[in-house]
Amino acid sequence: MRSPTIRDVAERAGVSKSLVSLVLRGSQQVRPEKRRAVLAAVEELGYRPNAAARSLSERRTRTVGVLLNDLRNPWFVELLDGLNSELYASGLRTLLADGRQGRRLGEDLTHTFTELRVDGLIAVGTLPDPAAVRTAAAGGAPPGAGPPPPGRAHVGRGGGGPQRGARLATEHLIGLGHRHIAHIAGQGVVGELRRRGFEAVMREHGLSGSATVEQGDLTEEGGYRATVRLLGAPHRPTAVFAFNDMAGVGALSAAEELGLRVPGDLSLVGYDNTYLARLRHLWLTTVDNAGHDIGRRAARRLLDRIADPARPGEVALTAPVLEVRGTTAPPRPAD
Amino acid sequence: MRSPTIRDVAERAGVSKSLVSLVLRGSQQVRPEKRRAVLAAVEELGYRPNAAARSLSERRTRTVGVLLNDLRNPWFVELLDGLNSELYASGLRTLLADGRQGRRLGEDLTHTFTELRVDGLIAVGTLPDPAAVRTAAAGGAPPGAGPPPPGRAHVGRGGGGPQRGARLATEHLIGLGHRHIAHIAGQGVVGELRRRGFEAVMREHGLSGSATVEQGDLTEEGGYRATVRLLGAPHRPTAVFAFNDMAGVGALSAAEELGLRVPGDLSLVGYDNTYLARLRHLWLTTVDNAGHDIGRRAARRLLDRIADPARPGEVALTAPVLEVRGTTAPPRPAD
DNA sequence: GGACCTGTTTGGACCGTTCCAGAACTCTCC
DNA sequence: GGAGAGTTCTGGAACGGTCCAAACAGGTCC
Repeated sequence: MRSPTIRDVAERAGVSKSLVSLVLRGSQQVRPEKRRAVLAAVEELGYRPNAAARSLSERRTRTVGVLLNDLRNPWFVELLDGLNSELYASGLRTLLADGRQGRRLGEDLTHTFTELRVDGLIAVGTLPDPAAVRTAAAGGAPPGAGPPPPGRAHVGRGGGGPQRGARLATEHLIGLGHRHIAHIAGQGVVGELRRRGFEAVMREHGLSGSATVEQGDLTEEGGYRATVRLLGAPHRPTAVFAFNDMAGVGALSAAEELGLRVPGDLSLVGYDNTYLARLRHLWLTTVDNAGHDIGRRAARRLLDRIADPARPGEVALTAPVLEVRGTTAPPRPAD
Repeated sequence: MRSPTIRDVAERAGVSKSLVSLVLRGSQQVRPEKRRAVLAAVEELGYRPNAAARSLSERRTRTVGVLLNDLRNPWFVELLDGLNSELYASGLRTLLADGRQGRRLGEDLTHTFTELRVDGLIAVGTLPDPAAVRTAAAGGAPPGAGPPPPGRAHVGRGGGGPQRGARLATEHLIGLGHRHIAHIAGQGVVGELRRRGFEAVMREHGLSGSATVEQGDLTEEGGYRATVRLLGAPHRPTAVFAFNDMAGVGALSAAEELGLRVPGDLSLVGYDNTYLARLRHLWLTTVDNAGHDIGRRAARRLLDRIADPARPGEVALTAPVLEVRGTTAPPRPAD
């Protein structure tokens, strides 16, 4: 049994399919009486427009693709939330793809997006293959094959002002009196920026010599391992600034396992102010870079570019804020 | 600049559009020489098929909609993972909608799905409006307007065997010697089942009198509040079985705040074995109901029904397993 | 040489919309 | 009563694919 089409509705209402189309798109110039007839027919038949047919004809899909790095990271979910609220308000739907997962499956998600002809593309976080994203943003054509079609935009995780946040965290620790501070670094561009922010502040305070950087990844496990290495070293730090909350929680566990009290023996700062950090039982001092807000801004920027493709891809920065909770304190005087 | 169509490719390769279509769909009866010509043209033009046009003509979208309750719940994400891996292997793409969010936005997500003509629908968790889902599953037509079109299937969170898991948890606590046990209940059908499982076991052990049920929700906050109420009551329980890990963590925080040691003064069991429970710093005893696995099964069942719509909507149960960690112990002898 | 295969290739209809040019009404005004 | 100006309404051409029946090209066989 086929589902009803616009023609079925037209027939039932005794009008032409064009009129039905007009009614459905809310045109003002149709007589109320006919409008009612059409709407009644729609109701009776349980008609629902076919999105594929519509976007084929309209040459746009009212859909934007969101390429996410890892749905397990609460910060991304929060950003997604902000993104959605703004996009939905403009009648766009959101198509989600988990890059991490796509990679595992060997799928090229950007291909999927170009086949779907999404009206826009939002890439959040550091992605495995930025070049592929740019290609997709250029309309799926190989680089140089033409100007990017309207409305595609590549939005980096940007806006967080990663360096700024890293500075805040580091200055907080130094302000508490810590001298020997370690940083658990993340991967990708953002990881790089945050690390540089950390190092810059340490240098400015003449503490380069006692700044340690340990490579982690973005997971709890990575943070745990990195911290075990840090605390096992001869001259152990009194404070750790982790790339994100997940890593921060890993660090917390490592410290606890080694018999160190937090924040008594070791201060700890995370990043992102995810609900993890807010769990009363963890109560992690962290940097809040307002995921929801960033999502909203990114969406707005994309909308602007869809409206006016010529618009430059500006980068709006939000100011991160330090959220001081229970995992930071002055170092032991004995230290 | 329009993106190239199949006709552009045909022209460039010097063949008809039908031949291009054949090549792209991997037909065997095309001379290798022509195939090469077509593929070369595809490459040169950077051609990508248009999903909308394809699904309009094929009358299917190779897309299944997933209606999720809350992306912030790690268990759902895990399930999604399993779902995706199985669906992708069958060439289906997944369209995600966060029901919680949709509700907030006033959007009826099932409408979106019917407009998109998804080939299947997976509803996970307890949803705000089950009736709407069923309507969508019936092809968007109002109930009774016709037989459901092929391939729509409503898959409940099912498969978890919620009662079974609740039994495991409760029996574990009783086995440790606890008598006065409380349950923090969740909403919806699953919450109901889990609560009943808990109550049944308590009754079987003649402990109905000392079984307390406190309503929570599925969040940390809800678990926290419920626990504060429980522990503030005159005859406080020595063990708490929470509806899920999030609530469990809330309970943990509440206990700590009231000066109770876990598991010394209070034992605690969660549900779902999410990464939260696995965080070394929380190390929550919990019931594992294998989200990834359930996702895979649900996907497989949906695939079966797409292949053979007549197939009955069987419910496959997976056996939950208790994961004993650090939050459960025998009660204080003094108790 | 024609009938009859088999393996390739093709034109045209169709999927369900939107869009557009123009037809068909309805008023107003002289 | 007809010209002119709005309003409403309509048919047909897109949109970019798939599908199918029929055309075509070579062989093979009598």
